[in-house]
Amino acid sequence: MEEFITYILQFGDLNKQQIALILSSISEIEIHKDDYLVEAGKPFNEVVFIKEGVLRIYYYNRDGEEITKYFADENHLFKNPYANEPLTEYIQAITDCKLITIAPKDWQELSNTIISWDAILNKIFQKGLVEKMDRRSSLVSENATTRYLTFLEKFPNLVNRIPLSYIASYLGVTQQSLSRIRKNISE
Amino acid sequence: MEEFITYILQFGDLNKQQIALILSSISEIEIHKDDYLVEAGKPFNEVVFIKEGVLRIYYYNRDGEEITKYFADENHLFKNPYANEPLTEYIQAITDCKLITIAPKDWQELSNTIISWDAILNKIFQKGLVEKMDRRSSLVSENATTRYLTFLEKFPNLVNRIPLSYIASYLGVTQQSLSRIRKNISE
DNA sequence: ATAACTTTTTACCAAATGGTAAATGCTTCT
DNA sequence: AGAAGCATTTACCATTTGGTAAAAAGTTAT
Repeated sequence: MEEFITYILQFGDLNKQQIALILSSISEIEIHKDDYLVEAGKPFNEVVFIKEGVLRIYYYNRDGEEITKYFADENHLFKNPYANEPLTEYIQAITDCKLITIAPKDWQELSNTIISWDAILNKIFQKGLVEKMDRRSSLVSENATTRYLTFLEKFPNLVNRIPLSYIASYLGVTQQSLSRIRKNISE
Repeated sequence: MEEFITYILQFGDLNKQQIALILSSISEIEIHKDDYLVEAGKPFNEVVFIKEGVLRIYYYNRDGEEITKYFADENHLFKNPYANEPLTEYIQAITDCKLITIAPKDWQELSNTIISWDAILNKIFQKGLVEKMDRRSSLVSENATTRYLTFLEKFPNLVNRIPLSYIASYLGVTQQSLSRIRKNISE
């Protein structure tokens, strides 16, 4: 069965008819490493599920530095948090990705047809947000070494798949500091 | 009109009958500076609206340090992000507070009776989460001085109402550093 | 294989932040 | 007013992190 359905079923029940409707409403796209799923300033109203690959969400701060806000890997569902407003961040594939997308009008139809749709999906989005919040939050109060170790725990299969500069930008340290930290740890 | 209703009406429409039902479902409580609304390990299934005052949400990290995760002031609605699980954080009043609470069974009734209730309230919770995430997130990539200045912008009327130690713990710096920063800024 | 290019590491020094401890300032209670 | 208790500031030094630049390692194209 489609991974997306398996994922949703973790959060609520659906009957066969409902599942069929969902499957007929989704489309699958592939994007390549370094391509953008969306760029800041553009509308983004699809809902996206990551079947395979890793995306990063980043923005530029006042000094023009890239700030990686979070990584999203397999089995994550996300959408524009400010619905109907243009995105303020860049969403980039950092590995080749297979994504499932649901267009706004299909989403609307699912919402109208499947009684529990909104309840289930809201649960998923809220859980995702709380998790992102907690991960990001814990970075504030830790030193750089601890942050890197935590990153390795939370994203165990990312460190060898993506450039270190992205990790440094996620952790809020310079690439040089991260390199030094990696050296210290390996000793 | 009750502040709570005014707040909700920003996010969706309600008729007089619905408003009356809501008003009959809420209760108001007062808690004093330094008292706890909830402590870690206890259940917390009420939904709470802050009518007056400031709460802080904090936890202890591995080293036993208090980490203030965020401040919640007037006109904020919040609930346990992990519904039905015991809270992992402490919620403390840092000024005298007037709070509105809705008990789980009343919430359920509102949800069953008012068609748009879940949609409106989910919108509010998601917006709140995204905002907290963004605030917390921006702390990671900034130096301590910038973080403090941002704090002053985001919470303009907090700095004189609460102990600096809480602010330091929110910003992820020691109290001594914060004191030094405040001195530099004032010069 | 070589050259060109990008990523990562290293080095050096400056700046920022932390840790310990003491001094000062501010409240509260009697 | 004075004492006790807490909050905040200051000082000193150690440690961590940043900034600039160069070297080394890894990748890609020809």
